[in-house]
Amino acid sequence: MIPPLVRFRRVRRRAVQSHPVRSHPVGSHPVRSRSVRSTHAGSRGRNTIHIGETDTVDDLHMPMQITDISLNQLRYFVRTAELQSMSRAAESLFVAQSAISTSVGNLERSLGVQLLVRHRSKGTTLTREGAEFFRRARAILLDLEDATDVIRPDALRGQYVVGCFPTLVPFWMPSVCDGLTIRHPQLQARVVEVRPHDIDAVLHDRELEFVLTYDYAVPAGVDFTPVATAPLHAIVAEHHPLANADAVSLAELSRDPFILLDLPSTGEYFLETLASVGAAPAVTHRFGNYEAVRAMVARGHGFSLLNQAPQHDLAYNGLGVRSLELTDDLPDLCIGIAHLGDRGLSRKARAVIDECRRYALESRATPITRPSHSQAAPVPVRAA
Amino acid sequence: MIPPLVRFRRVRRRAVQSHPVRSHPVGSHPVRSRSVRSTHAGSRGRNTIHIGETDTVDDLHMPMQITDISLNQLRYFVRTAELQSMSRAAESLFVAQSAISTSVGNLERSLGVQLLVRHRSKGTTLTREGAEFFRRARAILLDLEDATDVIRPDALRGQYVVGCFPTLVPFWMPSVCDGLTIRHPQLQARVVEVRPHDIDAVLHDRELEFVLTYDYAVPAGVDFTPVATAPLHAIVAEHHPLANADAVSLAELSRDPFILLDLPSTGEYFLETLASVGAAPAVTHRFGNYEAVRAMVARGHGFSLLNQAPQHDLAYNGLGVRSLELTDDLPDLCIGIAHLGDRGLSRKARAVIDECRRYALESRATPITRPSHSQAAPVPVRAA
DNA sequence: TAAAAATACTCCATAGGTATTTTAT
DNA sequence: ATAAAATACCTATGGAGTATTTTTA
Repeated sequence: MIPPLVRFRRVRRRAVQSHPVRSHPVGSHPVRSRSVRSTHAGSRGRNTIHIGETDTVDDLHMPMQITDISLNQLRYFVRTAELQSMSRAAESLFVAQSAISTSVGNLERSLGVQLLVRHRSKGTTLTREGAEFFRRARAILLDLEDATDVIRPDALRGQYVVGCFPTLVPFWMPSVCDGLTIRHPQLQARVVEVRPHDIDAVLHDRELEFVLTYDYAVPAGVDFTPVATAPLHAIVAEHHPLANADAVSLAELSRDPFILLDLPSTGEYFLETLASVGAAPAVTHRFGNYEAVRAMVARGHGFSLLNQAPQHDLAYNGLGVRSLELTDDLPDLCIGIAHLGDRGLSRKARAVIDECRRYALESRATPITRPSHSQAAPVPVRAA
Repeated sequence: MIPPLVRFRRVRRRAVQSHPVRSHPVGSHPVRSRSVRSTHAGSRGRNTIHIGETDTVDDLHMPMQITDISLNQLRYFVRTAELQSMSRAAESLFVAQSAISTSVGNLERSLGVQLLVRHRSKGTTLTREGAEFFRRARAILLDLEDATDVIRPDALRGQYVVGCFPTLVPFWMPSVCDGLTIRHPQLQARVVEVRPHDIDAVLHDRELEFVLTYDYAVPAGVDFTPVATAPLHAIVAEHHPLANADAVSLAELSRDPFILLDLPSTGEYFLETLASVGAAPAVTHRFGNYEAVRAMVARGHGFSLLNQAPQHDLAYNGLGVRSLELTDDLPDLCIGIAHLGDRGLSRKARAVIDECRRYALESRATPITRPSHSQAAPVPVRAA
């Protein structure tokens, strides 16, 4: 363990009487020090090597760097970068546009680096340095928010953006958001659909902390924590000869045409599954839309394979479908949390994931029981 | 990719005319909003589920949380926690004690959590929540500092604390600090000795980012990036019969008594090395001090084994010693950087490590040539 | 009693407001 | 011509100062 602290001692400089004249170039802002104790400014008390237990290092300048940056500057800059416009950032933050302009300007002056390129009437874009600083500043603001969340005993507040595989959204997210509303009434959750192709990017850019997704969509290098398995099942029209069978085989079904739910990587999965048991039905229709598939099946045009099912059997056209278990021995799809392991998840993230687990328990999905993701954090249920 | 942004819209509340009266309890600070645009406060626009590409979510409260915390509050709190005293923190930061007191008090009020326990005349200690917040707040401040370091093109400034294995300090650190002074005149480096036992703690508490150390001292779960190998060699008095031999075997030497440099885990290493070649010299003296060993050897009391050597052959007593290569086939000791892999190293850390590499090149140590640490991270070796 | 934290109150630096000007598209 | 950013100027908040009080070892 290191002695209590660094205890650097700064060489004080008399506060430059700040006339409205801005006499100093970037980097030599008058230091906010008022009292003066020692005046000798040892001309080179540079890298003091300090060994052992004594803990006082004298004659070191500038105890804490960059005292002239504020959290608001970071917020304003981050929002401007996100919206690519100071005016929109101002609107979104409910401050005057001039506040953003001067604030970001001051930030750039403090840093000595241009962060934004101003295209006068076409918003702003980030410079190279700006993009780097943007990522870090956003991370800092989020870290701060999580720091407060974690030590506060009560319910969560603020906003949170949840990433979710598109087809899972209508099944999982209403329940998840509902649970959040009950347990954290002050928390505003927003769900964005994340396609498999984008998972890697949104996680690495730290746009999202995690994405609820199927395991097969998890890119290499991304951690995956399973939450539930989604049993693959077939649907047929309610008047289909097999409609009242409890379970069928893919081989039997495959005499009929196949209506494919054709979404990125989902489509391939269904076809591969059929191929794996030697079934080769005629693929007569392909839809990127779940309800389109159900309606087509309900009209009696064939069967389909799905791994999410609503709690009723009606297609949009009012016709009925039947879900059938499969007798084939197929690996279930796994649904879970794709996330980067290097940084811990925020308390908000853990709260959302807890809701996902809760949904897994109450839904048809088969929950994967594991030590709760929010280990010691007891979920304080504060009834609204 | 997610649409430009969240664009939450806050329900504005008229700024409470803040008379000096503190009329509001914790948590309902008057919001710093002046202009009012929309007034209806949708009584429950709770968890808005938002799917797809459109990007405007209305009626969400509180666009960015905790607007009422400042970086200075974090700085003051962190320094107070480190020094366990508001007064000392005030002194160290060159502000009035009252500034610290009110600032920390406001921070606690904003958080609604007590961070510090005031023992009136005996400083402060952290509460449980305070300790958690302290770690995070310190990390945030360091992250911010690194964010500015990284985008600034110029030399580094500020302070940096370097952790180093005790016996390496006098060999490596003067050169490292000297190099830093040349390349980063504004950077104040401070070296602390870190004993093997403490490496794990200082890294995990994020007191230090890395420690320059021997590989054998690296605890499990800590990454290690080699920088140099330190060839084990023997020393004898300048009048020793073997003094002019170019190289000797441990067996030959072991007829003489052995003066052991006996430091935590270093001592065992020397003894194990002797045992590994079947040499069993009489251990007549043990010192925890490098120069004491040399002086004893210079007086002709026996030989010793070391793996760091100064550029001259004089012991403190003015007598000479001779370094001898060993003919035995022994594994060299590896010196390198112990660090946690989950978070990237700061620019300051990388600068210091570059200096370590530079020292390895110019010293007797055998540098391990790898792509510079400041670029693509070399593959860290995970200690067994 | 001494040392540290809290409090009272004063002051000014500055963030943020409004209004206006500048400048690319 | 328009939309966005910069600038000018003003106001008021709040952070930090000094001085004093409170409190516990």
